[in-house]
Amino acid sequence: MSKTKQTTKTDILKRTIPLFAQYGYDKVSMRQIAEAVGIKAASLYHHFPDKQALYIEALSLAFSNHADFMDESFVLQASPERRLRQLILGLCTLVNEDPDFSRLMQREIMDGDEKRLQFLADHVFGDFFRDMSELCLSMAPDKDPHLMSISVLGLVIYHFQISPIRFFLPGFQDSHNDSQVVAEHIFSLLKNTH
Amino acid sequence: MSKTKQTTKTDILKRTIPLFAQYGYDKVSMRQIAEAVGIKAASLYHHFPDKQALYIEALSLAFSNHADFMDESFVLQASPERRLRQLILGLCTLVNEDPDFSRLMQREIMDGDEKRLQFLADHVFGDFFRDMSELCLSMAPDKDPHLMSISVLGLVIYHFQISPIRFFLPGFQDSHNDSQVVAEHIFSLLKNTH
DNA sequence: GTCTATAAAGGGATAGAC
DNA sequence: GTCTATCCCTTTATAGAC
Repeated sequence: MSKTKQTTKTDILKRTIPLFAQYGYDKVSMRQIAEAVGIKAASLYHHFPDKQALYIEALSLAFSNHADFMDESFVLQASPERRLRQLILGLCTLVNEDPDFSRLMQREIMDGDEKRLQFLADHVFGDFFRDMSELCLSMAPDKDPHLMSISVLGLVIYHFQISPIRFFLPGFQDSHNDSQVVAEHIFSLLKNTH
Repeated sequence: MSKTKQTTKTDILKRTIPLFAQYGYDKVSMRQIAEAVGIKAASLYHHFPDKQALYIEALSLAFSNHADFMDESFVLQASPERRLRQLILGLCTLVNEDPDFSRLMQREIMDGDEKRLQFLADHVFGDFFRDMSELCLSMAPDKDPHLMSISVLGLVIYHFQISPIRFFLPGFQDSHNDSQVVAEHIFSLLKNTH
């Protein structure tokens, strides 16, 4: 059994996801990726035809990691109110504890081309968003479920998205970074909606 | 009176803002900026010491364009509810009609260093955010005004931020891109908060 | 599967003429 | 204030040995 380092595609992708998430596609060089993996840049081309392909696969892996959460957020049988509460907490936790995922998503929405966005909408978020819209409809039948779903996402995602500057804004407290505190705030803001 | 083209710093900055906003700092080259302005790249260095400085000044100009809105959003004397309604509509209109400003802001929050973020928080948004927090406090005295302000911003900004993918999500309608429709939705969502 | 070496292109920036 | 010409560096990507 040889001890030669046999890097797999997945090894590379796992090391690469945080780099793309933190710095963005352009600021990450093939050399930098290679260094993080522990090989030379040229060797990357044995696994991927080019940088774009590497990026796309990293993206797919980062997103597939969370398919479970999205599928399972709606299985539990409970009142709409309890389900919404649970969903918000789950979202807060996800977004708060996996910044890589959130940042990749944000970068894609900003800079992704139409084809990739359509793919994301159809195959990554489609079902999740549909379930969410149904939940919103049962919570607030007089409101546009699409707009409501966006609002819920916005309340959660934007809060953590602007964490870097939130710290400097008047009234900041440490507890504002806590998933549970934020989730409770957002839920209390939505539950009175009629 | 000579007809020689005498490009001013401001001319350059105005042409540059949309480029940085759309593509981001790295994807915009000095040659590309020069072409947009109508001069050669070397000439840019007569006006700015380097690319960073050009970017910072473009940023400042893009943000100063909206200082007025932020200062004036709270002058009118009316009930808190009417003031909130007006603020939300103003924000929606601003974010919807000047995508450059929103995108630059978003990019800064993602990739800006601590020093620049502190500057933004102190000198661009500080007073605005403080006024907003007071308004939130008078609307919902039992809620954390900092969290409430972030929530209002998130409801507005996130909605337009994800416009590129919103189009592909179930339930999308053209009216969801209309400032007034969105503002009304957000206000109706907040006005019942106790 | 990984390496060294290198090609080819594009980037930021400077020098000096006009 | 703008130009041409050029330097120097980094980047992506390929070729071919091991």
